[in-house]
Amino acid sequence: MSLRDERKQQSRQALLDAALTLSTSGRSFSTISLREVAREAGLVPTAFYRHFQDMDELGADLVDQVSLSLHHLIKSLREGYGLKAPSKTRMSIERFFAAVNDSPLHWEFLIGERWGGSNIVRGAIEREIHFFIDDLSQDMHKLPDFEHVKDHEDLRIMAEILINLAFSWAMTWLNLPEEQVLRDTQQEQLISRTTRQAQLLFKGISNWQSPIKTVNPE
Amino acid sequence: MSLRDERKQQSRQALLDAALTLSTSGRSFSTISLREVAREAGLVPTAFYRHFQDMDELGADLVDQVSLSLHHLIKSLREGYGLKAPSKTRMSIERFFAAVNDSPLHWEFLIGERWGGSNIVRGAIEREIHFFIDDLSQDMHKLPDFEHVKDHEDLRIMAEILINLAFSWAMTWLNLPEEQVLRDTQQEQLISRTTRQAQLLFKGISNWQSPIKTVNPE
DNA sequence: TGTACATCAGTGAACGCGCGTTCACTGATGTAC
DNA sequence: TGTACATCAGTGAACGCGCGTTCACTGATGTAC
Repeated sequence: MSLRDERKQQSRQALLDAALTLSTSGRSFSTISLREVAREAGLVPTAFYRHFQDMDELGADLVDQVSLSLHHLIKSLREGYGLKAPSKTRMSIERFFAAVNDSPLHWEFLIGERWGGSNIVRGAIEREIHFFIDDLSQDMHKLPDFEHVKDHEDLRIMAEILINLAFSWAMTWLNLPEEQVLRDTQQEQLISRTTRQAQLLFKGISNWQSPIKTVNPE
Repeated sequence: MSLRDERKQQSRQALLDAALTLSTSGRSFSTISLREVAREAGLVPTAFYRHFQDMDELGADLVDQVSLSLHHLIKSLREGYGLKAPSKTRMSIERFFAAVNDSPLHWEFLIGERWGGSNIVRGAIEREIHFFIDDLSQDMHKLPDFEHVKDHEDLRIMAEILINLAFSWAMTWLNLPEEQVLRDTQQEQLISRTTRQAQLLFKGISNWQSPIKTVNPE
């Protein structure tokens, strides 16, 4: 890559970073302005157009970048499945919160904009969540813990439940107090609570019998 | 109430209605302007200040109004508990979607602004959700189906799971296609799916044993 | 390697626009006598 | 009941501001010879 291309790439990234920062500092993506983003990135407003046609295009690209955190999480969870651990559920939950800690702004963005004001961003996030559910339910299909579940569709439902819950957990996690000691104890409590919620779900599915599909739903 | 007071009340309501409509038409509360709201309500911008100090104050009042739908739902569910029905879970789910149908904008607003851009609105919604969880978990405590659950805290966790799921269900419900026949079949499918998700949860809690609380969580 | 030209990321002035907010006002409604 | 005054929801002009977008430009980097 030429020197010019490299610098262009840097500016582009600065714009994306600026948009992410501004979107997650108590505001939302659809309330920030093109000029604010450029200013935060250290550029003149007109330079914005060298990289994106408008804020919608930047938003779509931002979702792509931020979604990498979802893929990293899937990867981390996969590495965990193979390990021996006293509680696999708890370990997966810990890996989840570690992912949230790694890139808190990414999670805040995904959760906050999932039902947010920009149609483009909302659609892009919903698509990524769909992929995540696919991946997760396929992983579960391979795990011995779930091999008694015959209907693949049941695992999808389970994965859907899990990701919806996970988003609430992440938001609670991110809103924990700053102060060290308080934070540590509340983090531990939250991990316990969420582990319990997940175990409750798994207990459910382990006793689950797929209902016979009737021809006439009435 | 005097004639003047009545008319003032009408204008005030027109402003609240306008804000709700604008907030749920593909945009969000924090992206709509005071002038837009006044215009939509058929008032001059400056008249806004006769009713609210600023958009934040209107937002807080709007959350109060919209939250009535949550209270109505709790009431409707309570009436259902007593009835004889082939599937109580399915009936509760049906009552839930009926509530969403009754005031779709209210639900769209609550869900969209729960993690939205306005701090004031976000806080007010989180408070209402808290009340809802309290009510729901207390109701569950009284139901025979859950009397074997000893730890009240487990019911709270359950109620938390349920409301988070319910919000996703409502959003899916609201995004179903407009076309009548397609809509009818997909509504039926969604009711079946969500009933199944809920039953899966209840199976879980019916097999649930509260973990012994260790002194040292390590 | 050196030169002459092309490319193009970033600049800065300018535009028209909708915004939130102020202010002095109007005129219908309410109140005191 | 009628009159004189007070209240106050709604009006309309005006303000300064940040916005998105256009345009002609600059000057560093890239390319062809």
